[in-house]
Amino acid sequence: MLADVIIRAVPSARERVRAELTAEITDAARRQLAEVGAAALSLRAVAREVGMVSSAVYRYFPSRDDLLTRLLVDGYDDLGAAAEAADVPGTAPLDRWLSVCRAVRAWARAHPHEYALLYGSPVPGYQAPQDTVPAAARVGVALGRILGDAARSGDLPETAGERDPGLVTADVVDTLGGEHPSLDETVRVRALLAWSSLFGTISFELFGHFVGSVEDADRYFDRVMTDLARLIGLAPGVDR
Amino acid sequence: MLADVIIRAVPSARERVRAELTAEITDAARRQLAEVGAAALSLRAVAREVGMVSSAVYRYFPSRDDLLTRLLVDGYDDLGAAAEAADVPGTAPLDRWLSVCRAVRAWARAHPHEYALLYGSPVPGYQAPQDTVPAAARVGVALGRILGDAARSGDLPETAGERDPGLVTADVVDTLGGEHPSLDETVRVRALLAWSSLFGTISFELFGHFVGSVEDADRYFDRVMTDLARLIGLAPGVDR
DNA sequence: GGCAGAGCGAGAGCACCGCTCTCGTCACTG
DNA sequence: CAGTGACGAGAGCGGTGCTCTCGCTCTGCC
Repeated sequence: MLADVIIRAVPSARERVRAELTAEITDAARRQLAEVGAAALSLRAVAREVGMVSSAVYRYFPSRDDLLTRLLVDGYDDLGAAAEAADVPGTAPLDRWLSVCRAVRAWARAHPHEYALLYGSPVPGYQAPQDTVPAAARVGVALGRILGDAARSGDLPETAGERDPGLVTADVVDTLGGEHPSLDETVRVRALLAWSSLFGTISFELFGHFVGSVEDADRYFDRVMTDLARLIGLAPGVDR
Repeated sequence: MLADVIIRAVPSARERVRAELTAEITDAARRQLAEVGAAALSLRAVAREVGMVSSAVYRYFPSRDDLLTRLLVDGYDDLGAAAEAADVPGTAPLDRWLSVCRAVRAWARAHPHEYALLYGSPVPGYQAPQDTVPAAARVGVALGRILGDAARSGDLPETAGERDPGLVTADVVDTLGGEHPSLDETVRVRALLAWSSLFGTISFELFGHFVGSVEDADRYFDRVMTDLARLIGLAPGVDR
């Protein structure tokens, strides 16, 4: 009993080397993911890179999909951290919004294969476990914080106060600033719209669907994100 | 010379059976794609299904990727046809818009694996050939036609007439109704935004990113698409 | 009508994949 | 000190995409 506690508190040498090797494997896998993409990620090649035989890797990851899951969670965390780092609380809502959006796009362009793993086609026959959810939500939470802060500081216009229970979840209501006169179902739906449009825009750019349509991707992105910010009231806006 | 013409006009028996076998292979491949997804699509399994040995299939498709390309083009065409069939020219712009958007979503939900092939992660190391472009553009063209018709029939509000050459391509200007007082760069960018948001919304729904956020997917989709229609002026709209 | 050649399917084979099982070794635990 | 459990290596299974060779058959031309 006491020994157990001690063992758990101070990792044994065995546990330490195991953690190191696990990290070495995930690093090699991440490198290979960045090079050849998720579909071509080969557990055998990862094993070769760390100087192991393929079967030895199975001591650390039960399957290739588990290795992919690890990369998935790491990717969500890395992207989420980048988004949070780009946010500067206290500045103008539109600036915060644009800064986070640009950071997400920059991360996606810097890690195209990882982005495709996170937001592209799901791995067939693979169900994302529950522990990926918090990491996956970080970008959305960061964007929601901007909206909530703007509402509390009075930077958002009043709403019609529309209620529509059963449209979005209570979690979304919380994430988007909770109950507030400036936040009703219309705003919440639009915030979700802006959130998915951010990734829709980036996906279209990365996956080549804008080829032949958009000439200046940088300026296009900024304009679209600004329009979305106006749509949810984060910036003084004209029009419809 | 004359013989050549005749041969080309009336397909020989050999050409006919070749066309039939090619169709049989693509049909089997489409079935397998719908079942197991693009990543797990096996050329050998397709061969087994049509009663061939794997090497024989290579007489018809040079590689697995070429088979996937065929399915890609077919998918774009099928989706494009569904979108066009849903459009009823002459009715109100918002109704046309919603009808096409709903048709795209319905097709995506009915063919999730094919949708993932079209709009999910691109196949690694695979570059879509040029002949996929026209098929891929059909949905965008259908949506653009609604906007152009609305502009010509005076259903769109006047614009500030903003010009911004180099932001979107001339093709997009043409597709979105050409030059018209009701169409300026602001509207065109928003139309592209709405287009990519349509697929961003569907992708998020299909790939599970809305789990835990959106409760009633049907109503959410309609509200978002209506907001997008208002954003580009297809419906009388309030707000910012 | 016969013949050369092209198209075709089958089969073997290569290199690779994910994954499983066994076996000898080595370090840590009780 | 003895025992046990984690570990890496290796062989092996069934699968994959793709290539090459071999006969057969059908076709178009002289």
